[in-house]
Amino acid sequence: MSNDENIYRQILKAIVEHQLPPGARLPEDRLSEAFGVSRTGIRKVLQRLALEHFVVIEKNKGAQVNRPSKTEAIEVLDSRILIEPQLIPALLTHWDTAQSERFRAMAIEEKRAEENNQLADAIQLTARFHYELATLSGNKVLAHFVEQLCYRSSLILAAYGTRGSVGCDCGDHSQLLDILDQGHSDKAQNWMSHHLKHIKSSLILETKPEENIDFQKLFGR
Amino acid sequence: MSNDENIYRQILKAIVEHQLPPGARLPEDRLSEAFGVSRTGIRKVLQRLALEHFVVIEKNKGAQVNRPSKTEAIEVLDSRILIEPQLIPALLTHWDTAQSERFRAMAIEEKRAEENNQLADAIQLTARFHYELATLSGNKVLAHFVEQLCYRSSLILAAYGTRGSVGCDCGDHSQLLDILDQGHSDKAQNWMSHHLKHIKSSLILETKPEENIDFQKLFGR
DNA sequence: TCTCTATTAATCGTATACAATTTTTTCAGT
DNA sequence: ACTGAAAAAATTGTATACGATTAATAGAGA
Repeated sequence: MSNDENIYRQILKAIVEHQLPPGARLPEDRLSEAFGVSRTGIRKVLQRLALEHFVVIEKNKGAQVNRPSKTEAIEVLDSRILIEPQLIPALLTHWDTAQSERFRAMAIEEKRAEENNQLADAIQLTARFHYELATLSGNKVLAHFVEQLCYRSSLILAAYGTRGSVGCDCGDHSQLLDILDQGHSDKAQNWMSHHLKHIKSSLILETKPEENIDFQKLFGR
Repeated sequence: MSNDENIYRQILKAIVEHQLPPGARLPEDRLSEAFGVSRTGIRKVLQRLALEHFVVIEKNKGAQVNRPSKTEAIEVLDSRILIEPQLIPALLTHWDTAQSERFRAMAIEEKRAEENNQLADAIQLTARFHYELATLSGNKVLAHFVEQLCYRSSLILAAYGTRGSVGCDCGDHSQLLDILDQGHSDKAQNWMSHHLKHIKSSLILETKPEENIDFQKLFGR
């Protein structure tokens, strides 16, 4: 793996897992020292992260971890609702026991993280479950897009999520795997659609006007 | 508009319109001289174009215009088939006479370019028609993705397109506008789906094994 | 003590420098 | 002529330099 890619993944991981929370500044000097490369290399990955909406770069102010807006949150979730269920039919053509077992293992790991209240881990694993499913559809272009949406969702969940965002009344991911094992395409699509809509509706997105003041920005950090 | 953005758009335009054909090299020195900025700035936009799949950067070899593979072509078109028809319902909620007239004008311009055999212009305008429709859906995240898919389609059409790729047996874009004016959501979705599938099937994507040698690469340029 | 302003420090944007690599050219040998 | 190796030129990767902008600090005045 190239050095750039390595740095990119480490920073992205830190962002998605909230070691770097939304709003955190990412000074180039600090990063370049930490990773032992010049600012040139750091700037390259920061610009990439910015294009992918994980950080925001303001002219002369540098990069900071993106604090997704409510409309961004809605649009990302709506995108997933539109795309992911539709990937199920293609996914099923590649479904076999080996895949099933692979995803079972992931679902178990997820559940464990959830029960141990390791929220960051649970969110990460959920994201991974979804985009690995997307990858299995065979369309790399769409899978890549879904992957980014899932990572962005991690940021969104951390900002607007509630307890209910992770645990879902439709059960956990292993339930989807049961349906996939049975080969019920329509049922799986419905499950996925319902699951994502549930996550979306569990977000805290409504605020009264007077609550709209961004105290975080005024006093925070 | 920032200077970077300006340079980005000019190069992208040149690529999509095939002033810079697939495979063309993009030496940083030449570009930096042409745009009157240092290589630093040029590298920034080349890296962006690479992330968006318009150019390919090979280590120590620099950037060249992407020559989309057949599987890439299929995946991009399949992505559009999956997404664009689904945007119609949301699109219709923003549809009014002003929008209708705007798109009518675009369709007419398109038709004219087509009739005058200005293929590059026609392809460009087709892309724009599609992604402006996507924008009207209101979901900026999806619209941006569709925009990139449309531009990538321009590259794909230029590489694998036939005469039939532009002219379509389902008539031209103005026909879709008629359906939208009538507010027939399902009908519009079907039209869009059929339209994109037609474009996909018009591409020349099958080659016999012995034709698979890349003569372009062996002797071309 | 608080606020406002001036100074200092931190940070960024862009150009440039130079080594490493690739590409092109040259030219001897067949 | 054609091939292949050596030399020259072109090109890229990365670090560094420095002016410009922003953020942090300190200190005077209310």
